[in-house]
Amino acid sequence: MATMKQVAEKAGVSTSTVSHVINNTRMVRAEVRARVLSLIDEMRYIPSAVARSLKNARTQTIGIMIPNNSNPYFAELIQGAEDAAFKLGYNIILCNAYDDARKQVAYIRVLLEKRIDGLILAACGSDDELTMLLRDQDIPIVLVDREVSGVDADFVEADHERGGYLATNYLIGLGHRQIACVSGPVNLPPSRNRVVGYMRALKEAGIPIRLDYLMRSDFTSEGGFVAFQKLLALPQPPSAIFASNDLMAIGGLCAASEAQVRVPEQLSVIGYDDVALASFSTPRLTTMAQPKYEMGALTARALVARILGDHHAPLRCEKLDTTLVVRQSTAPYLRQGAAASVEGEPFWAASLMR
Amino acid sequence: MATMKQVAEKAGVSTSTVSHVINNTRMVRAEVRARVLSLIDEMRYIPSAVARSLKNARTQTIGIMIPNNSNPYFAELIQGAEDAAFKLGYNIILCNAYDDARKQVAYIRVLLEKRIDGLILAACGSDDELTMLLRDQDIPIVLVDREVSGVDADFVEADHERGGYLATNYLIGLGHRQIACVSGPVNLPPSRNRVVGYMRALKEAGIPIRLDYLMRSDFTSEGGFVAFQKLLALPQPPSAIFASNDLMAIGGLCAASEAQVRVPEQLSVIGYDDVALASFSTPRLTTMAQPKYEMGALTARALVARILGDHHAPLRCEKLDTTLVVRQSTAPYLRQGAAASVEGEPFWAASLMR
DNA sequence: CTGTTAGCGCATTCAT
DNA sequence: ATGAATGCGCTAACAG
Repeated sequence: MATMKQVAEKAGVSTSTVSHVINNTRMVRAEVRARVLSLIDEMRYIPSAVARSLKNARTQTIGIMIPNNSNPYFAELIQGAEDAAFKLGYNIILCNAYDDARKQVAYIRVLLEKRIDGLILAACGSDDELTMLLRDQDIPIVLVDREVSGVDADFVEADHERGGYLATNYLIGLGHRQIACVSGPVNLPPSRNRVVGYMRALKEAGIPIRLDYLMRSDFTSEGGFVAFQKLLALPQPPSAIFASNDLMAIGGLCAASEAQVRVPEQLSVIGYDDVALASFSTPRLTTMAQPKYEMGALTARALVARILGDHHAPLRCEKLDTTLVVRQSTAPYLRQGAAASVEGEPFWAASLMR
Repeated sequence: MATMKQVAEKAGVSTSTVSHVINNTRMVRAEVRARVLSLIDEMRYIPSAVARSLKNARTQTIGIMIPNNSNPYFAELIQGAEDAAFKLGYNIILCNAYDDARKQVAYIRVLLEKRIDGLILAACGSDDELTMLLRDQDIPIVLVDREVSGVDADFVEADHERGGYLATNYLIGLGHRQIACVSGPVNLPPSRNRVVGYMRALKEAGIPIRLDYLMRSDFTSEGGFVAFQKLLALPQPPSAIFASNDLMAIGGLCAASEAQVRVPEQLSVIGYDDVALASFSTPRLTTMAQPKYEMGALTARALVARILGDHHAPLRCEKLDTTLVVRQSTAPYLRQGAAASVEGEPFWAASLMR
């Protein structure tokens, strides 16, 4: 691999001159410039960002640490971040913690070694080790989606409480009163806040909160499937379910279908996230849309701003709104809910009976 | 940020010694070693991979260039690669071409500047620029899923032709004879090969190939939705459809449902990929499973092997097999297919009629 | 307009 | 068992 020195020698100039033609950082006689350029091309010279970084103390690289990219939610977030970062001249090193806090710390250490210019962190759990590690390095950090106690950093999040509230309220407005909630992991604030919003909506509507309508799950389709099964097997099953993410909602749709419960006729289902496939589930999923791509882009831009600017400017906290997307998995409350269904009985029979 | 030199000074030893305790690369008196270690901890010293890379000419970093990570297929592939690479001591820099060949070249250049030790490439289109760029740098490359003409590199792929053949054959075995195919982009070999397999199966079974049963689409749910709509609106609609990826199949399921065509009773649908959500579509999708995670892991391992070993060893080409996963979207051919359906007529009525 | 020089932070060879 | 010295490839004063 050719080096700048070799190019310089062959061109009969100093490395300094070569450097300057590459970076356009001072005047070079047109003739010389052309010669150098053509030599660079001919010799297939590619500057070493490694050497440059050592000199500049900047790598033009951003680390992005996420809990698990198998969740399409994060995939979209990453896309937004990656896109925005690239436009600003930064590359992304992607790290996937696979929901393992220990792996997360190990990864962040590696990122620090690689001297990333900044870190985008969607943390999976926060142990002391993480807090310590982050606090001691004065590298710019932007937290997304998940706050980390003890880490001072900008924070970009969606308003989960409001999202949960809005979703539930929509169901209430449809006439439902037996509304269940399938939550994600209880230790995740975003997950918890959605449930808080759900409860607030219920309370405001004067609907008592039933504990048997509150299912804990795990943000996976499989988990949603199981949770819906349990809910539908209740002596008095709900007429509507707020699934706190789309993956669980889609798993739930599957459970409903297999239990011969028709959505939305017998059961209304609302999801959360508005993942790409939500538009094509059967039926198409009504859901709360988070601006995932925008969140990613906003996060990256905020990080770059901090990298370029004051590392110690006052912290910012962006709270983005979540909007209702009505599709086909929700309908007005008309009958007794799933309890009215008889196994194998075709839906329209039930609808004739009303 | 502390440097090795500072640690050395504070410890009253040379940088050489500090370096050796960090890397365990020669004997150091236990006492000194302990002192250095505790100082490293105390000073929050983190070695600079940048400086180390400049010295070693190795970055322990692998670039991975994919067409578009919004396709869950690639998300899983990346996961496998990322996992395997990390275990071998390598990090991944992820680059997303967003299906833009120009962006792809720009990215690869940046990766080359960053002196990645190797490249995993799932190419989106191959122009001359790409070929040139890659050919001139003697950096190890492993191609996944998509071959690039003119680039000599190991190649990991699934057997798409066989997958298409097996999928179609399964449908034929079920008694179907009116089998349509929704293809992906025709310029992509993997996409094309699945169709080739489809045709071979048809031919072997003595079923004539109908051009109106061959829909071109684009590997997106939206595209699948539209393609299925057209197919179902045909004067003589198919009784089974082979969608050449799951995203399109799921979009198609949605189209069928909205056209009141019941799957699998009136229409059998088989997908391709076995994406995570395929298990939870309504009905659960029968599909050809590609070993995505394993492919990613295999690719990463092959690349590392080449980085560590002979850059010019004979090229290897791994062709992984694709297996049928039978779920609920396919059923034996019994009636006339979708043509027999009358709008709004419940399915069981038709089944009584046979 | 151009060249010389001095590091950036580390690994490593050669001494001791 | 340890240190001194060198250079990886580049940028940026500084000096013409």
